Amino acid sequence: MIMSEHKDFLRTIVEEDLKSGKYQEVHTRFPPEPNGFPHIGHAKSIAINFGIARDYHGRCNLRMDDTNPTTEDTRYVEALKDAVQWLGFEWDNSVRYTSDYFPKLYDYAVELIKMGKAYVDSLTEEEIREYRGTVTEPGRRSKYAERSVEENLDLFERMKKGEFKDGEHVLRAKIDMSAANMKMRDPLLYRIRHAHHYRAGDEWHVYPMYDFAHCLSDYIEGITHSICTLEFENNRDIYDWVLDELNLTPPRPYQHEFARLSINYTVMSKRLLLELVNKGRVSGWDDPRLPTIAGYRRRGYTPESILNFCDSIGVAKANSTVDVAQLEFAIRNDLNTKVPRVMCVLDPLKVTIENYEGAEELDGPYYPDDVPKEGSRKIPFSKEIYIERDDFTENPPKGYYRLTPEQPVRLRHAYIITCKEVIRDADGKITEIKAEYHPGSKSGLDTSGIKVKSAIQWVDAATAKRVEVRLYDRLFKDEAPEGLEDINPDSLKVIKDALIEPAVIADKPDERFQFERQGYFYADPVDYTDEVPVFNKIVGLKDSWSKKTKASEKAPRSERKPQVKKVQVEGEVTPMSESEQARFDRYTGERKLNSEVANTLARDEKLSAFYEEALAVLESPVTLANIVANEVARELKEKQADALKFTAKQIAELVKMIDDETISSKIAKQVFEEMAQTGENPAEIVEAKGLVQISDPALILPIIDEVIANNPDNVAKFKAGNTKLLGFFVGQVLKTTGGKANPQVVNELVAEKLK
RNA sequence: UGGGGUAUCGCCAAGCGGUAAGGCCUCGGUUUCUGGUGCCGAUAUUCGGGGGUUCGAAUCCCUCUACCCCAUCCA
Repeated sequence: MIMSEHKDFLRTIVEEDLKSGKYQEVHTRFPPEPNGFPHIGHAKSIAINFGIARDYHGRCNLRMDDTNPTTEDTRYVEALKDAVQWLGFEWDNSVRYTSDYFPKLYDYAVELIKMGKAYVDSLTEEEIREYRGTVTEPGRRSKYAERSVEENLDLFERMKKGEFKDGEHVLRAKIDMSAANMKMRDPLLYRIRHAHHYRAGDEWHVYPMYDFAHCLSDYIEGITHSICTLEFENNRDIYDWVLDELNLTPPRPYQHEFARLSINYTVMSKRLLLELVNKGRVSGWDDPRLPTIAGYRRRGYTPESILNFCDSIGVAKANSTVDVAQLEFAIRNDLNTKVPRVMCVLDPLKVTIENYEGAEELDGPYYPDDVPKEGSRKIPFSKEIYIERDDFTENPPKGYYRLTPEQPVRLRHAYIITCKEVIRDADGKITEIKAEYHPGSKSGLDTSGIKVKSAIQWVDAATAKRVEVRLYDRLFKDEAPEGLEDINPDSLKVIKDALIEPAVIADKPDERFQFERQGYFYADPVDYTDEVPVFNKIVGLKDSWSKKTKASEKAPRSERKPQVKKVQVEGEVTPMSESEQARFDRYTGERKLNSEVANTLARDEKLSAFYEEALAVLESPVTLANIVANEVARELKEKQADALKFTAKQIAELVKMIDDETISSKIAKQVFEEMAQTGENPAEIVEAKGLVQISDPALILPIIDEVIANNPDNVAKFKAGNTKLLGFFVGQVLKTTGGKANPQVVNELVAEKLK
């Protein structure tokens, strides 16, 4: 079980709900609409939903949210099922379909109508839009909302029977046409659709909307945690409304939202993906450049790598874009310990070894020493071989480790060679290298004493196999692509005549390989044949050499970061009303409050009333103001004044204890929390919990000594100049005294001790 | 513009009043018959800005700013 030390906020919620007994068992669901191919964003959702179920010994359903007959299709449900299975998860029971619940959903709708909470509206689509109002203006209710229950029942039934045309009527919830949340302005529950449903056939003429179907489907399946993406935050109110109004037998599910995944240099939107496929800019839904599950799969990504990636990016509520480098790390990291290393030459340059005659077979282990796997193959070797064109140059840049006229190089698993002559064609292009090998330098038996800077891959000319290699680059040239115009024209490069060592083709030791010094490759599951083997590049190896050379080609990137201090535009502050201004003046004047606290109090009717009430009891304007403006304000943000558990008088009592130093301000916060919860008197709380502060140095000193003795490292750090560690020591002392030590005294004493 | 969200390193992301976790990227060094891997090390005096409360603030309060979502008979 991958249970990282810090769990995400969803797992925190689940744990609390399990602990509190809200649910006996966690039950999640992955509920895609089968209207497109799943992409890596779905993988994140799958990893979250199935992962939580797995981690907390619960269950997870796979449900096709198929309420829109015009967009959905069986081929997508197959792709969805496939994706979940490929990622290694098993759904609870069989696949669920919202369409299976259509009868139940219909009954729930009837119930709502009978309760007078839903009505058939006969406005046109345009009218409905118009009546909805705007974000700043309230909407207005349709006159059809006045229809009787009987009429609504009759109409809805006839809608179901197919008596009306598309768009003639809709069923709406009767909520609030002036709700600030636009989604709550009498949301549509059902619409008429004379369409063939890929699964329900032609039986239905009304189809439920997402907002009605989803919450109830969750409820029907016994889902506990309904996890969806951020854009549904506004829909949560309807989710709760429907389930609450229907008086369902508890327990019921609750919705929680997380940020959807985005990755740079690619797109995740269904619309763009579809456009890419339909316009033939990619070869299909499984094009290896696509961020679809099918695409990654065909490219050669492993399910483990995708899952590890999902795990590494975390779950939060901030919209963010993950660097594709993080995904690439996940696949490299996975494949590094799994796949055999072989040699393949993508851009062959012929090398003739003039002093070598005959042929031999060399042993080559498939895995390097740091990979704990066994296996090896025979590598044929003879006079004529091919090396990578990049691995030879006559004008080596500084730091070049490969073959040059002056610099010998090792042929991996074979011999060291030295360049003797460079052959060119009429255009000056190098066509061949004449070389000599060092007989005593055979791999593993090297007695030559020659030091080389690197070992390069090669293939034997006589036995190498010709293969097709497809190199993929990012599909978009723009980091945050907006459309097809941002496409990278060079995202696919096909090499028809790469050469590979024969064992790869003949023995097929695996389907994924590391082509040494180049990257990870995957035998294409579709186009690979024995006649024309095809390999997809999954990802390149990290390449610090090309990075170095490219960096030096570019301008000497001198500029550190500009480190401009962020300038923030100050917005306009709403001016105070006359009465607020009067209060403000009074507070800063006779009460001697600082302007910030005075401002907070003066601008808030509830706060200032509370403050003045407390002030009538205790003449301690400043401390009182601080508590009210900071602590009480927090409580009053959510609640009405009369919903508070504590009174102004009690706050005054609390402040009195602070003023006479019975308790520290730290303890006062603790006491306040307690008061807000229980409404108990502060004195009683202090009494009951023994919170009176300890200011006597004789009592504090021994504790300080103990803390100092227990943290020699930090004492050293502090003495070395890390003064913020003072807070650490104070914190430790406070912790051992249960917060009761007088922090000011502790501060002084600790500072003294550590001097 | 009303409502709902979100801001912590180049990119993700912990953190819930007491020493700013971790991963990716980057940069050094080291090992290496892969310029891979591994190993070792560096990289936020500061948490969107400004104030306030506190002995002590990324965490509490006030305020400003930026970005995302909502006015489909889509989900």
